[in-house]
Amino acid sequence: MNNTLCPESEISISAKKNRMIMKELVKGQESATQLKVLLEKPFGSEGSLSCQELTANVLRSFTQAISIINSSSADEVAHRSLLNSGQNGSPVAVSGENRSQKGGRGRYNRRKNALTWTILSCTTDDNHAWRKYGQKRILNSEFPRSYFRCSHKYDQGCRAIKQVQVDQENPNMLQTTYIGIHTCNGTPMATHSAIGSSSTEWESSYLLNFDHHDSKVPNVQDHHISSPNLTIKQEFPKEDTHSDVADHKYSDPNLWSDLKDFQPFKPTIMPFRMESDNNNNNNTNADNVYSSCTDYQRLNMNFEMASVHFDTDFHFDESHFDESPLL
DNA sequence: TGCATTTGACCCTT
DNA sequence: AAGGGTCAAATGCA
Repeated sequence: MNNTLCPESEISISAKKNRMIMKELVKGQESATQLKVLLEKPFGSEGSLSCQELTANVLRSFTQAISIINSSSADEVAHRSLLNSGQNGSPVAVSGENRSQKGGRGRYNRRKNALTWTILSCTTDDNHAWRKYGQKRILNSEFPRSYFRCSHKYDQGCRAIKQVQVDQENPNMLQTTYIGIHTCNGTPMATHSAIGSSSTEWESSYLLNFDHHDSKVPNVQDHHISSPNLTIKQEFPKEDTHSDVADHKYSDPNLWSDLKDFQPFKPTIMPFRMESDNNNNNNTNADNVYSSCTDYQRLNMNFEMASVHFDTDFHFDESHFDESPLL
């Protein structure tokens, strides 16, 4: 056998991460339960956390779990890359490595195996500093797509990027696709202080899709996995409350015009489904039941479903990743 | 003056 | 070949 890359340590790492994910999901479920109780009995619950705090906890748990999943998948991709490179002792050519050296301009550096996930949000804000490096008009799309890289690309070598585009179906919303995970300091989890202080921004985004394996940007309709996503302001620190619109100086005046008057909305939580369920079309009954629930029941269901999935189907084992075509 | 954004060119992927 | 992603010079702003 060729698999000599310390399988035992890999298993223990995966198991550890699995436990971390479970822990986060359970925490989130507990917070959602408390939230439900709080909303059913708004009086006489002195001493318990506020709705906002509980909701923030729920969102934080989702975000933490997603973050752990990301890092696990990244580890796996890196591991597989190592395995692939070991065939004859020489590294596998990196995309673009042996291609034109002509100045390097426009060189396509996008990582094919980079983790991607998309959120729909009212704001572009998150807890990272981004720098815009491009904007393109996209075919059949009314709105241009903006390209951002992590501000710490050069000082810390962080390779995270994101693409922001106004949602075609709902111009009040922004579709943000994150590609790659931050390796710089100052992750959202590292600075929780903003969570309690800003109660509207995190309310306004939720995860549309999460992709372990390739960098395809999912369609808006593909709500296979949905959950709230934490967003914290830091991106363009401005004092003006309209900074989201005015201070970004996007060249297309239509891009942000509708965002000036956006109303915070209560996120609709969609069922959490793992990718393995994508082809399952027998969800009609479950979906009907689900759609009749309150948002808070849905939230709880999400955590329960996520917990079950992680407990039974998703152990970060080899087989899960072997199903994916990795280069 | 230094940093961020804009924008057209270049190059990669499909 | 078309569309999309990235680069870097030009430009704007504090």
